[in-house]
Amino acid sequence: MKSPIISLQSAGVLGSNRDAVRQHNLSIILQMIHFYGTVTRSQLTSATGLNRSTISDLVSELEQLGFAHETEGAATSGVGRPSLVVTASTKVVAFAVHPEIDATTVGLVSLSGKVLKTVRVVMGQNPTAADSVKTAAKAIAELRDGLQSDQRIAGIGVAIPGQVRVSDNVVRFAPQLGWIEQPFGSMLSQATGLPVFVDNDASIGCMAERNFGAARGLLDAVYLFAGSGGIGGGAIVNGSQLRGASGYGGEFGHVRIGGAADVDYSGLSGTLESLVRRDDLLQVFKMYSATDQELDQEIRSTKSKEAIKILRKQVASLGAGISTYVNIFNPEAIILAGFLSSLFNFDPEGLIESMKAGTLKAAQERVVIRNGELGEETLMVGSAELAFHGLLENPSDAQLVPVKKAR
Amino acid sequence: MKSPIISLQSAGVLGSNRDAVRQHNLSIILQMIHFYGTVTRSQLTSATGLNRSTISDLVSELEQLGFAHETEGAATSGVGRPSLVVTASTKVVAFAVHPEIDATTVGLVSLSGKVLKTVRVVMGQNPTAADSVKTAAKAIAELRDGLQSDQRIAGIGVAIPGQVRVSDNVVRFAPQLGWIEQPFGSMLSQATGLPVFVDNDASIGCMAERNFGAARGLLDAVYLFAGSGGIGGGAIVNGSQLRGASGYGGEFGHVRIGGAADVDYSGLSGTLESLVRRDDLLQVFKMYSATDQELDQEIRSTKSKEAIKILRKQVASLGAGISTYVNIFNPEAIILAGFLSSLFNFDPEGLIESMKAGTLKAAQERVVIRNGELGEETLMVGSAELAFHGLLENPSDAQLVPVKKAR
DNA sequence: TCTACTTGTTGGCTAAAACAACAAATTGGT
DNA sequence: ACCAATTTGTTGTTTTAGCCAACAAGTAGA
Repeated sequence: MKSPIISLQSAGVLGSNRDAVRQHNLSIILQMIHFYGTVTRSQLTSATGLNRSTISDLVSELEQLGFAHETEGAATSGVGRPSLVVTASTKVVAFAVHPEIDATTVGLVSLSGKVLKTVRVVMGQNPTAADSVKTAAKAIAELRDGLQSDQRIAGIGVAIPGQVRVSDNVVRFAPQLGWIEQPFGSMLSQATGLPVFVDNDASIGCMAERNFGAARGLLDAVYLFAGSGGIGGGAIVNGSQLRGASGYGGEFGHVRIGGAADVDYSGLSGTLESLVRRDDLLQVFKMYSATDQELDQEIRSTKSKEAIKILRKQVASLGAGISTYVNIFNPEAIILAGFLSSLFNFDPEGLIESMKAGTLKAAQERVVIRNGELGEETLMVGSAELAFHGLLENPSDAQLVPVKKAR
Repeated sequence: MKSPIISLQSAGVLGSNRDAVRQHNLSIILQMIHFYGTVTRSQLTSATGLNRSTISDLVSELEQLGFAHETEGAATSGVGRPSLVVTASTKVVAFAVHPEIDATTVGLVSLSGKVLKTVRVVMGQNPTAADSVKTAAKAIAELRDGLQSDQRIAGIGVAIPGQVRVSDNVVRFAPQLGWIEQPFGSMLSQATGLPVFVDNDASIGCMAERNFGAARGLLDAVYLFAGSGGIGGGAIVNGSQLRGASGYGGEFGHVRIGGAADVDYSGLSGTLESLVRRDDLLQVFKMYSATDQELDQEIRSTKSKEAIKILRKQVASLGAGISTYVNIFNPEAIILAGFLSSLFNFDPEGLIESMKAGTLKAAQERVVIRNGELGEETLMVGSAELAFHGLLENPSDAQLVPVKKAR
């Protein structure tokens, strides 16, 4: 049931006039090119239902706009004249920024969703928002210098471990970084002259897995992500990302699932984040800090009874949390990322059992628990999606910035 | 971020051809007429952004299809030629069915969303699905006899207190009724010769409040409903109803919010449904059964310390449950219905406080707790919406059934 | 080499929305 | 009572995005 909201005050956007049709068709085709990187023209015709000649016209418009190329590809599959292959232009890129407690990562991503470069700048402890903006802007400037002069930039996407007001790109509260009410978006936009789009890291991860990863094409999915800063999540409902009225939706780490003993990063008790703690695992393994890979290795190989006990407890808690989200969303899949994947790998049956114990029979029938597929590239790919979004929605009016500033 | 799911297998539905535009425009206009009952043509032009002449054309097509009337209404507001008033046709109706433990309610609803008639047939305890179908079919036949011969029927919407597989209208599990795996939809369709659409009662309530009640026009809202059969809910995410992969989404009553002492109707512990129990209130008031109005009266006027203690406890639990949904959905409003409204009225500040204690600061800023507006009509209006849905989506191809069967 | 099949291209066609000009109906001022 | 200003409905024409049909181009298989 996807009825659009009908409001008598909505000034002229509900009706489809002819321009809107053209825009929609261009958008759909560019999105297919974007999500799949490479599509044949015959695939475009059958998927959209539009006429061959219309597709021809639309693709050549996208080519003229500089978003796609057509080549006589080798995608020969069966009899008949081979279809032309359409690929995303390499001339359109976006930057991705991910501030963390000890480093800021900056990436360069192409319109085909490929991560071209990644720069990780290690910083002193507890960087302020200004520090992070400065570091990111410098890295972006360097990457920008390395671009060809005919390339164009869609913008910068930023993944923040914390709550973000999406409407004006303000970081409301990022407990791990210690940031409160930081207008990160406008700061970085000022420093770079590029449009900036900020969002919560877990929401971005969810979007990345939906567009390019383990949740690709799903209409209903839940994503749970755990980094060093706690647990976040995202959900796809009816094919669209859960955002909420102000963009704070999907705070799955802060939902109460159990007793009230432990307290999470935000001062709430009995939450998923307080029961499934990365730090507790590091402690039992006597590690001070570790990458997800190192931690995963330890989890896979441990024989320590104490560690196993803690792991089992965390698996049970994670299962209880998942059951909550299964009851609420009735998703097709639960996607796990960060060290939650390691917990799943450690005891998949245990996790599934614990999930099933808390879910209604009907809802648990179809659901699948799965690990994310994008790994370290998740946030780079997802952040870039924020920057590409406007372009994908309305290709003919897209505002791209040239590599070299006009003098 | 509402990107449509792009799939290479999706056989020809993504592209907008000219027919689709026409269909979309007709649909939008009919929806506005439906949701508001009465709209002026100038409102239609400004809201859709379409040209005056286009609106004129579209409205006259809807008139020819028998879904709307145009009258020289008295909606004179300011200078200029007064605009024509468009109203929903009274010739198009739908039936609504609501089976309960002790009665089955059948309603007749017009395309303007007005409940024209309601029949409540009291039944013996524990009716089977077949009993309920028989009762409903008889009541529908009688109502059908009372219709004018030029009226047309969109179908029957059914609200079930339990989990429903929407794809084939099967009741999976309705604990209160004791129904398991009942193909209610096909049974009722067979008995009446009308198309039948079955869904969960709380989802239907949510839709009703969104389309005609306290959540009208909201893009993000959560609905919580408590009847004699437990607690259910629904959510509007990004303007579309949360349904889930199979239609079991929104089982908010079965989400764990607290300790593990109590057990709900579905055997899960510590859930909202197990902590906020209508039966507990009836017991403390020494009532065996009561309507929501009678219970509300008792709650408003009680001086019993024991009752107040239980009420406060339930308010606190409800607040905790609400906080879970605020963290997850970041809604603009929480809509309460059934005896949850009474709890809210009993101690609004307490409920808000308890909600705030469990929510992240950012998410709790804009949220409002509000009572549903539709009262007893909620399920009648909402069920009829199910039947009207196809008609609203595609007015020109709508399949309506005449009142008198063809011979 | 021929047939079957699929895809690309081209020029003309169509239908639905936009446009423009005018008529109709109201308010308010003189 | 009349006229200007304003808004809306109506009508005939124009525009344009997608469709259609015919043909050319290219592949696989016999």
